[in-house]
Amino acid sequence: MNIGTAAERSGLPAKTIRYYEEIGLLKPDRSDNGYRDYSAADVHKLRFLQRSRSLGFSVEECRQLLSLYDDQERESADVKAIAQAKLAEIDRKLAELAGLRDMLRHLVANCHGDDRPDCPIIDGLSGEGDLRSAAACHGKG
Amino acid sequence: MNIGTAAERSGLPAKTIRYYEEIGLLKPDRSDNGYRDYSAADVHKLRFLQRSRSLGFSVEECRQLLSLYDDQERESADVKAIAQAKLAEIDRKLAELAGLRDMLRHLVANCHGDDRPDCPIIDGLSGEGDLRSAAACHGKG
DNA sequence: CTTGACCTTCCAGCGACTGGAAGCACTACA
DNA sequence: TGTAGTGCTTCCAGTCGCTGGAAGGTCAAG
Repeated sequence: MNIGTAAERSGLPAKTIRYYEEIGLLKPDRSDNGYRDYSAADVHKLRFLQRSRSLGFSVEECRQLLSLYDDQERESADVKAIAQAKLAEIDRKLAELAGLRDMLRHLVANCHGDDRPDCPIIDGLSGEGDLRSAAACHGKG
Repeated sequence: MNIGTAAERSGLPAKTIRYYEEIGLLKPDRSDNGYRDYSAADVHKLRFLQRSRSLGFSVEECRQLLSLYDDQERESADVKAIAQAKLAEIDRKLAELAGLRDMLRHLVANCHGDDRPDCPIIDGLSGEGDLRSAAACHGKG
């Protein structure tokens, strides 16, 4: 399929897809007319790239993760090591995101515009202290 | 406190902290000697910036989120609208991260290096199809 | 056979840092 | 009091990851 279709299906702009090719993340075939020709597997990779980039993984990290797919003949231990390191990082990110979510939920639920000027809600946003103590500033007692 | 201490406590490089000041995310006081002087609240903001940037939020999004803290006199409806929009995005990110984690867990648990060349593990990584069907390629069943 | 959408390459610019130079401020220690 | 060392300052340049735009080739429709 052409790059436009791949872009649509992956959620990435065509510009970005060409850039990913330029830096060696992906090598689509070329049609006789010189157009890039993406396979379903390419689109899978692109979708994966879109997801993991938007979640804060660097292009180099994405390259490593993609290598789990591409380098079928590498040592199983390597694959596991990479995947496990990423797992730990994902778990950390999950915890941080959950913290952010809880704080914002609390903010939505408890703030009515009557905030005092130094409400320590940011304590929660910054991941310090616990949610309930930050909550105290808005519960109006 | 000086920028070095703030850097240490926030997890951000001093360079980045100065850059955040330059683009107006933060305005620390200045000591008589011209050194930047960070308050505990500043460090909270920096920690928050460190977290949310690493989770894939843009600087502009972070600016909005910080405004929940800074613009105490803004309409409560505004605050809620911003927070709720971010909540939806965070929930989406949480779901995607959880998907990524589950796939990698499966990879760690089930791949022994005997993969066939087009194992569709990437289907799961790309967020398409469900985990169990991707799992089938490795379960050797 | 032209219009318009889509593709190509190339080059420039932007967002978000990051590194390094040149120089001032502070602490410590002879 | 001098001086070494560390940390701070500004400024400028470079990098990473895109992103926009120009100039031009390709293709399906009317």
